[in-house]
Amino acid sequence: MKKTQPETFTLDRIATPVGEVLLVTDADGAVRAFDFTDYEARMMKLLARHYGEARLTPGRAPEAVRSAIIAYFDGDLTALDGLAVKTGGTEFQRAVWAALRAIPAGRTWSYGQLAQAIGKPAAVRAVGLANGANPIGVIVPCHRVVGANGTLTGYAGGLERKRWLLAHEASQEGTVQGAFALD
Amino acid sequence: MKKTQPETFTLDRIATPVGEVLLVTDADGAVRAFDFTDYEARMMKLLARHYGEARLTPGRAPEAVRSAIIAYFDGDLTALDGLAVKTGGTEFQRAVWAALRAIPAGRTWSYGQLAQAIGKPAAVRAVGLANGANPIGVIVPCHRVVGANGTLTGYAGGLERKRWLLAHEASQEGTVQGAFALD
DNA sequence: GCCGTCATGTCCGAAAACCGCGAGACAGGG
DNA sequence: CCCTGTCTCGCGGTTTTCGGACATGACGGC
Repeated sequence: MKKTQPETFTLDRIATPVGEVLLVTDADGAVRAFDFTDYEARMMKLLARHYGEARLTPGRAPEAVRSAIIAYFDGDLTALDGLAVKTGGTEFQRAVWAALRAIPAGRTWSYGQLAQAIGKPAAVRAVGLANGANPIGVIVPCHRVVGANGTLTGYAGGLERKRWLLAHEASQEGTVQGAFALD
Repeated sequence: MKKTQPETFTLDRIATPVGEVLLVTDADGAVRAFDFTDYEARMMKLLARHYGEARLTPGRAPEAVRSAIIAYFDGDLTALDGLAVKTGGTEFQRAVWAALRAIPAGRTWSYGQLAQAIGKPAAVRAVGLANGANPIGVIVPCHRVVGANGTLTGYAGGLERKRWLLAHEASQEGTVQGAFALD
């Protein structure tokens, strides 16, 4: 009956050490969005851009997803690796976001390295932008990208959280590599 | 499975005295587009604009729609009045197109009259534009709008057809009113 | 070393161009 | 004087174009 039915997602909320997060999953259990509650507006905007008027119904995400997230914040840094994600966005953006998931916890890449990894070594700033437009924070680990000189540069959820996440991931791993090169 | 499925329409073709026409209907039998075959490109562009990548599958439109169109060209001028149509477009455009259907066969309005009818007497040229962007020719009778001085001014399907349609409609009615004020 | 410069993809807002008009000003011709 | 044809200009949505801002980094010049 409806034209291009708006496709409904589930909106869940989970408490973490760095604040409550919003978790959007689809009917297949794939994660569509993940962001901190205080940036809800931004998340909604991204959802609207990618899915146009998508409906969100408050509810509980699949247990597997919930527990993976909780486990991650609890110290199991690889818990998120298996989660299925699905995104809109341009081809370029999706390439960037896919590459992000290849960065292991405890390691950081520079924007330049990431640009090179997707075969566009000159598109460094564009990578930064795509990073900022990432609708699935933490799970797609855009926080693992830092400036070539080690500066944290920026984070959509606030630099404070970026710092916390990197510290959290570094504390468990033996190899830290540069994440704390700054004084 | 698919995200915001592209919504498929049926594309039919019907022969008329002024050339073959393309007829696009949706699952509910509502007309989504109607144009002459030689302006297929234009129609596709409008469909793409309004429905974004909508799929067209060749097939037969509902019998009621087909027979109404055939009846109209056969002389039953009110045959199209009952057909359901559905359009995209902006609010302004839809207002114009809705107003058009109120013009009875055999009568013509000026662009100014139409502008006044939708409550924007100054938006005369804009009405002309909206008229030209009408995705459902003939059924939404944009050909019944002429210049204030009786000139035919323009028609997306070619002035020749506009002339033919008006003559066709006038030949059955008693009141002609200006459609042939030109020599 | 510090600073300006440039490449790169995407979104967003502003500005301009586009017209299926019509009213008014004028110039000619009867 | 009246009528008519041509020209100019203002009108208002929609689409297109353009320019800027950015979660950077490599380079050349001082």
